[in-house]
Amino acid sequence: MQITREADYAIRCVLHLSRCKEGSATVGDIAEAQSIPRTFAAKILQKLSKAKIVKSVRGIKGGFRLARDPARISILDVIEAIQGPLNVNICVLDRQSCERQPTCMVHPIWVEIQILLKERLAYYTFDKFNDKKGSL
Amino acid sequence: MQITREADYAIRCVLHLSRCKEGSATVGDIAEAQSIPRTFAAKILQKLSKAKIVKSVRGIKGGFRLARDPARISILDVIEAIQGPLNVNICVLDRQSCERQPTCMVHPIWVEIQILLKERLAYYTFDKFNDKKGSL
DNA sequence: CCTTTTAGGAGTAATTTTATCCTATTTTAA
DNA sequence: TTAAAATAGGATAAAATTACTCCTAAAAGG
Ligand code: SF4
Ligand code: SF4
Repeated sequence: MQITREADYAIRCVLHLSRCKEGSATVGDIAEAQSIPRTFAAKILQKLSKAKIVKSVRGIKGGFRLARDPARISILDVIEAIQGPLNVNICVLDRQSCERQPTCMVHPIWVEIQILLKERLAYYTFDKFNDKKGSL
Repeated sequence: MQITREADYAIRCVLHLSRCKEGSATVGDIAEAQSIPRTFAAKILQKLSKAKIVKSVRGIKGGFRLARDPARISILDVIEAIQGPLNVNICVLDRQSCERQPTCMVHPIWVEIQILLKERLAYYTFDKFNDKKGSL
């Protein structure tokens, strides 16, 4: 029931890119500014790139930038890009994973909680961090 | 971001005890009826016993029964008895676990989500499963 | 072509999850 | 009193996941 370090790091990466002046940054910049192990940050940015959340530019003067407007990237998007689809219990996404699901009285509760959680995580988009005075 | 099998099993155990006619059952009964590995169920019931959610009776004719009214046992109680306090991100319960917390703009979101989640899980108490026609 | 930078796959150590096993200890019924 | 039935608790272990690192290739600019 806890978010992974990898997903937390990914959120930091996107937050960094959404707030940096130039609009783009290298792995090294991001990793250092956000206290993420460099090689791990590189892997995370690759995943975000595959999920079309960031875009990469190779070669000298390259780096990463957001693939779309911060207002159209949510915390949920980033988490699911890293961890795969959110699933608060095995039976929510794949009903066949539990033989007891058809008669289980707890199952609907997990479905409800998952919807609640996803709604809330989707509400927080990265434009909501821009006009505050906090640091990176 | 997923509940463990152990916690899911624990919920099944409490649900079983809250619904069984005699008011008490042995590890064997519970394990078989709820499709839980027998020795694992025993361990889980020990944890629930330590958390004062169930009470044990030793010796022949022994077994487990709920330690209090089902209306006073929530899904959250059971989960926390098994997994320890709910913590959606490392920084929520222990702020010092992340050096970035004092200036982090994401931190408050996790705090909010944790409250939301705990409220919902605490809402579902085991009396709410009793008047439905579903199986165990 | 040389440097800087990302791409991608393989590999690995640590931790957590998901259990099992064995040896008490308690209780009761024969 | 003794055997059977039940929980208590500690040790152990396989499997999966997490949290990374390493290495080589490929692209881009000067
Ligand atoms: S027992 Fe119910 S809640 Fe648990 S995994 Fe199966 S269907 Fe889901
Ligand atoms: S970076 Fe922010 S959200 Fe992530 S662990 Fe640290 S304080 Fe919490």
